[in-house]
Amino acid sequence: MKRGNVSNNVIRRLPRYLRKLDDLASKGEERISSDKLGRQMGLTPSQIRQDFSCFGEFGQQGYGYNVDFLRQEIGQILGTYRGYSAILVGAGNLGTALIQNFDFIIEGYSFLGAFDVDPAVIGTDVDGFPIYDVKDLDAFVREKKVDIAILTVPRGVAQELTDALVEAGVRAIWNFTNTELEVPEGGPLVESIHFSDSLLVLTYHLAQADDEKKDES
Amino acid sequence: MKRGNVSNNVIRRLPRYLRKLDDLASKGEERISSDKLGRQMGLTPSQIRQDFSCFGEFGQQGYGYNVDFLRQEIGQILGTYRGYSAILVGAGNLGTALIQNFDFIIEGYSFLGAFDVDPAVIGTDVDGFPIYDVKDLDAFVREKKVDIAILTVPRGVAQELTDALVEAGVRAIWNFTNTELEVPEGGPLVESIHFSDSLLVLTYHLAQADDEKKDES
DNA sequence: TAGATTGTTAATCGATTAACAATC
DNA sequence: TAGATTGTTAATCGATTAACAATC
Repeated sequence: MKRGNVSNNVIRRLPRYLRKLDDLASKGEERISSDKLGRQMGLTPSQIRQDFSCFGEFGQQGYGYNVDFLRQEIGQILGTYRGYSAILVGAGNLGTALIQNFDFIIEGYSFLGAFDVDPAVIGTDVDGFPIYDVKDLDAFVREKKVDIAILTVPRGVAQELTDALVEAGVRAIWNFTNTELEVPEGGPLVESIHFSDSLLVLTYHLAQADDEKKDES
Repeated sequence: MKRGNVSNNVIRRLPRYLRKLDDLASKGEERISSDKLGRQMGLTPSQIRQDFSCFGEFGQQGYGYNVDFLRQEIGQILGTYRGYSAILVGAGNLGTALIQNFDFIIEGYSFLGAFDVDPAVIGTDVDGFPIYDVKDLDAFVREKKVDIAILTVPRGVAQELTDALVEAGVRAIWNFTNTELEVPEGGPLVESIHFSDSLLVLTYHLAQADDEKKDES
């Protein structure tokens, strides 16, 4: 697969394409042109063709793109179905919600279990996945060569747990702690979901709308 | 406050600035230059000064920026402390986790309660916030003029509830359903948190690293 | 075949970076 | 005052859009 140095903007659009294609497939659509896809997604046909061309040639002149084929290709690019292994660190409300909402098996990941400090939950399970003692985290990550750690601990201990995960050699951290984690050069990849950032962007637009209205009057 | 047409990129950086400034303030830092701030955040000093200059003049030559002042200004811009009202629709695991993790009062929002269909939870409360019957959603939103609806329902009913919220006149939807919601022209603002998009970006980078390693051998 | 639509090259637009006069 | 650092204008860089030959 071609994969020249692709810009971040392109990478962040790929999952959207995948979701849209899933949607089209579920509606029984067989083919789609960049023009139609663009109109449905609010992108220009040019941009769509440029984006895809970073990775190969998936279409056919005069026809467009085969939905199923394109879907598989983008799935490939994004690395779904590679069976990356994941654990969850911090089995609180949010962690539990994530386990229950994500069907990690269907999504093509191999979910190995959760870790926590609370003796009350250690030894129990969530949706059939075991909750281990965080004391065993280091040994577990090393032994199983865990790819992804989902970090859902309180902010106060986020960096501490990050350091432990770095030390144990995890490859990626999916960060829900609403803090900026520090990892050393060459350390794991970090992808963060900052809930509050998202809410503030929303509020920004509300505030702007209110200010504009006020200016008029 | 100046607020010329500001690019999306700038808007999405504002919450990061706010978080960083909170951090600096909590460490007792009094002043910061665009140069230092840039090094700490991985941005160029130029970009930082350009970003701020979209909204006004917050610094002082030869000194830099006063941390507390800048923090307040950016908070203003983002509309914190305007007391926007919010409700939660779908009091399942994720919804409950959000209520418990976000301190909506401290964050400057006025959180009014949650709505659900499940008779087992209707009438109970989460962290002291009431859970109402979703049947009363429309009347409640109209009467209280709710600003923000946090949507944490299963995907299957996401659009249906969105339609109801649009009808009731909500101003913004904070969408956790992992689907693309359709709202009419002039309808509410939608800001989505797509968990799976974020995870796929992570996986993309893992897959790329693996492919590169394979190419070498 | 004729029409549709791709992949790609060139043109445009916007965002980031650099430079510098103003000034604290 | 001299040094530091801003806010802003100009230059550069990259991303998006337009155009079009290739071809299914």
